[in-house]
Amino acid sequence: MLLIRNVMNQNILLTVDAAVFGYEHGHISVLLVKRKYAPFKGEWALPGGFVLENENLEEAVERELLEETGVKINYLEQLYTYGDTMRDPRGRVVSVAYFGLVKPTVFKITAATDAEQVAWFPVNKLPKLAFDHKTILNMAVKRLQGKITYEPIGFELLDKKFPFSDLEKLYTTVLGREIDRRNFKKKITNLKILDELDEKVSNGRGRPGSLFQFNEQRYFELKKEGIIFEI
Amino acid sequence: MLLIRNVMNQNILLTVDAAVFGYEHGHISVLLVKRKYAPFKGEWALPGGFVLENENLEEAVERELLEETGVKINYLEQLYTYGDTMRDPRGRVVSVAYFGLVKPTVFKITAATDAEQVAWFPVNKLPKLAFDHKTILNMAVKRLQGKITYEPIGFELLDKKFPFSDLEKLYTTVLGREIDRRNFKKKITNLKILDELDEKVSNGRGRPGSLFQFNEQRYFELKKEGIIFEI
DNA sequence: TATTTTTGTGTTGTTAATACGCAATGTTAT
DNA sequence: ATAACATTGCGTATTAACAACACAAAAATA
Repeated sequence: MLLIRNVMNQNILLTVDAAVFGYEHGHISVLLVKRKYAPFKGEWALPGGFVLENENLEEAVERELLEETGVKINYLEQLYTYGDTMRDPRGRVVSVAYFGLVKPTVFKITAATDAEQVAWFPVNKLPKLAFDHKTILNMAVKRLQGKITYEPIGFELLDKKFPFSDLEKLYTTVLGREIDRRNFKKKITNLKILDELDEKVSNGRGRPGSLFQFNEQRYFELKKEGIIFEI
Repeated sequence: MLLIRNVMNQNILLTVDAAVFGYEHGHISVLLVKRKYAPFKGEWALPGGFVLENENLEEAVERELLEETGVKINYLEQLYTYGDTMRDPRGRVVSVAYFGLVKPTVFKITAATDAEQVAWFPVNKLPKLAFDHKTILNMAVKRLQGKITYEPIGFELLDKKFPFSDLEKLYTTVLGREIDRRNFKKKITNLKILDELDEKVSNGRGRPGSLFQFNEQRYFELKKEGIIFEI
């Protein structure tokens, strides 16, 4: 490494940032941390930090998330790399942004601890964000809205077992528009990726509904056969 | 910058790589350069190189492309960032990969010059590639196949004026399957994004066909109205 | 016991996708 | 010249997907 550093004296630093979403009661929230040091001290920012020399990018994201927020992520994918020369006042810092989803259990635990430094913000009630994190977050929201229509990532935001109405409510929330409950159910059931359980659950008033469970195995089989998930 | 370097001594170098595609006569080709120095000296690789401290990532890609291959790119978008610790034998090098398209005019010029160091290879007749560039290229091909079905990027691979059969042939080539000529034409004409010109052109034998031209302005208007391009 | 709320299962009309047929217009072979 | 061939251009019938809507079933609540 010193070999290449001798030839190539490149003063660029590399970070990772994570836009992690959670869902509860008709609200999509994003995980933010309050910055302890300058620049943007005291402002809210996406969790993240410098990449270590001996770790892969995903490992860096998972480590920073755990260190800064205590969150163990269950879904993570690369979003985009932000490398504009002026995006960090300290100098040239390039950031590889990731897109993550957590289940309600993780969401609740995080919401209960560290309220001072770590918090979930509904995406429509965001504070001012440090750096270009608002830009990153905008792209992450679009990724969520886009991807949820052609890949079954919505289940990553729900408990393992969930009533069908929860899934429907999630989709209306993310997509920001009403969807016909009956046609939606037809689409999902035709895909045969949900197992209906014997358990029923009551949502306060109204008829109790069955609990469902996403069958990932079945999804992969159907994908191989060319059957595509689409909402 | 020295301030942050003093605190953060991060030995990671940043490069850009470009997977640039061209099209002619039913073949999708990718632009490769022969490496002059170790590692992988003499092997073929994607054009690219180290990012300079005072340039944005896109600027770095465009500069490297021009320097190494003489190609001025007309379509460029970010593909993915590759950051595995072992991807470069020299040490930790993270690469932001880009995806590019050039028109036949550019394609022909490049094919004529620098044949020793720079060449176009059909994607189904690739040589052994340096680093993890085969992985990058695989993703780039998938991006091309995916994106051509829901955004009108195919026109970036054709001349400004083209017979309809060229567009059809391009799609069969990229997607790797036959498409019904009549239904395909119906879809495209319904979108109203092509202007039919008075000029006709003969392809050797057979009935001469009209030349068409992509109307980008019209496409943006239709996009605003919610009409989506889909093949 | 009636009302309200939520779940579950249909049906119907409309639109888009698919699978073809065939004429029109040129070149090439005889 | 004329028949054979290749390619373009336009059309229709069938099929599958989508969207809009009605109503019954099962619970809580008044």
